[in-house]
Amino acid sequence: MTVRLKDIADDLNLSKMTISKVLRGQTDVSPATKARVLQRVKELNYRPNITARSLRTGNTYSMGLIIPALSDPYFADVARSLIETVRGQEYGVLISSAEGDPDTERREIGLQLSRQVDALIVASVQESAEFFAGLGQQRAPLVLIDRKPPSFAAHFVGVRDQDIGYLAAAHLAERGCRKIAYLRGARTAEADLRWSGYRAALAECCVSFRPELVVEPGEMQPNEYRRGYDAMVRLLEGRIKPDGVMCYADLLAQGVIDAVLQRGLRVPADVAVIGCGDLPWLQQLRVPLSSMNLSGEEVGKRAGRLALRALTSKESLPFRNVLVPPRVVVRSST
Amino acid sequence: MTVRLKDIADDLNLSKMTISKVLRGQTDVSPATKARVLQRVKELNYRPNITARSLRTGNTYSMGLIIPALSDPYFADVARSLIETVRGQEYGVLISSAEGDPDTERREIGLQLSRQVDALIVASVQESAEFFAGLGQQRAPLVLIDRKPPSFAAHFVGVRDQDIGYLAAAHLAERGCRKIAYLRGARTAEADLRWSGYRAALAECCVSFRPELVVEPGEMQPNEYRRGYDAMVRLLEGRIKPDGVMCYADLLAQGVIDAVLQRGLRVPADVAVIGCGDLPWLQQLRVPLSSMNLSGEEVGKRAGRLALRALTSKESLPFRNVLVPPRVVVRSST
DNA sequence: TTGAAAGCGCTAACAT
DNA sequence: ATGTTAGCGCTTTCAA
Repeated sequence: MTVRLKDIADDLNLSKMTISKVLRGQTDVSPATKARVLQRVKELNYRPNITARSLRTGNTYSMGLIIPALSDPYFADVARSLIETVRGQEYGVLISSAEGDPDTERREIGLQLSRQVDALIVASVQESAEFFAGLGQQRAPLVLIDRKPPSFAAHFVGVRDQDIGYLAAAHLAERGCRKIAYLRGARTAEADLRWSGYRAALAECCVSFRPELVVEPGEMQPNEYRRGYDAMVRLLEGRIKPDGVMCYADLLAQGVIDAVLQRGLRVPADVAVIGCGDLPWLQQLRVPLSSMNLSGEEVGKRAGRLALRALTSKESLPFRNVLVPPRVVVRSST
Repeated sequence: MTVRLKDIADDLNLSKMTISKVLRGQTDVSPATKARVLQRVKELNYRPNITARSLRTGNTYSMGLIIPALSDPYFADVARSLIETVRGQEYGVLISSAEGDPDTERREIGLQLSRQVDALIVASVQESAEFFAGLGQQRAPLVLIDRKPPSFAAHFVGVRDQDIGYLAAAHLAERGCRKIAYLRGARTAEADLRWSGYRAALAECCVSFRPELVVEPGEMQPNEYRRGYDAMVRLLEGRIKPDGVMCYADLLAQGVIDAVLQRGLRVPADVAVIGCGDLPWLQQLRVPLSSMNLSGEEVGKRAGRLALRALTSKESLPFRNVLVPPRVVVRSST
């Protein structure tokens, strides 16, 4: 049924070794036999059994990627770019999703290791670093992306959170905004970094910080659009009306835009709005939305390179900590 | 470094075989040794080398899923549900994306086969059936999903396209709409089926068909939101004003809604709007959008079951053709 | 109840 | 330039 090296060998009255050599591009084979072999390989549509090869060689030429959610476009970017990056070195990528659940994540990682992936790239949803401490000892090098337990030492590739807040605020300031509101996200370490970037940009651009223009994440509003809309309505009723708004997420920003337009004001002439996440499908609506792109592509590329390096360097590579800058994507809303 | 069966065996003064038996739940092992083994296995955090196992047993307990695009939320649904479905039988899923390119798809399928997946589930972007004719002869059973070359015989799971048009139109008619417009998609076989469903529903609900309420896909407007907006503006300027609009895609629908609201009309009171695709992020905007959900979850589940059956049935299963119904998701826009 | 031998398909190391 | 041997980690088969 399935064609094996031996079948081709028997077929051509050669040994398995010769076929194997040809397929791996060894030079100690006569051009004539080489041609014969290649032809027959093609005719029979032979596919090497990677499983068997890796049992022998010890590496599968595959990496495992574990992401928090399959439907998150950001990680789709990361995955695409990772795949493309390592393909050049003949590596394949096994994608698993933790679906937001730490236990699922652990199980998927276990499965990947059972399948002998040569390296692991993980955007983890674990709360604790314990689990990874165990992983650090595994055969496969580990590259964390997007998030990392603070005190844990490992390779890491992520986005420079502070720059998100900084660049967005600076962009608005550059556009002439002087009263820049900020719709905050949940109280996480990352969110705090963005926030401090916002503060830094204001200071640097000589825009005064006004606490009444900062909106904390409401507790009980699960609908982000609505939250953005309501927040903006309140801001526009306030004493100081913003002329620029930065939002922790694109959906918030859409709500903000609609609130502004509904009041008869213009975007960006009266109020400029910038979102974060650069979600597809949300960018080409009423007012095409400027947004902070979190450089998933770059993260995937750097993670791939890092994994490749860890794989090829004999010595264990000292832990690298790569922070890529986010990008301001300017559209009509600013 | 990596723990093997032999390590545990030596450790406990047993043979590899005994360890292997315990791990596979064979009964011919004394409870005492079994306990000892399990304990040591846990302590050493042993993970069986699936690669080696499958070399011996001939199956890897993995399926390959090839989708057209990683960032398509529909296929994310399919993947999630497929993974969950086959997990119960201890199968894992390798996900690859063709990124819309037939050549990439072929290469990814080749890689998956090289990695010895036991079954292939493919949402193909191939134009011709030729390629699959070759695949049909492979060891791994093939299940096509979402799309299938018409004349090609294979297992297939997809959505009943005609019902998309039918259910959407019927839903609008039920809501009292009598002038139901249709914004068509590209001229594909699937689109034609949806269209014929629309026609059938109109006939059945005694709503007269009006050609001037049908908008063909414009050639040169790549922005779907804009296309929906413009189309609706034109419809509202026409002789017959629609009181219901069904759209080939959710983004079109968002454009339609904004056009309606801008004219001072209400959604759904004056014009009801329904989209198609049920894209996340696009559902909770100004007017939460009713949409046709294409049952990716169900498709994934059925494809998984079909693959499992093909894998377990000794005889080759006669080709099944499974068409799942789409679902109307009613929100505020209708 | 336990274990020895053989072999899955491939390749590293070493003959010829 | 071609082939032989051995073995990767596991499981099937059969013997003790």
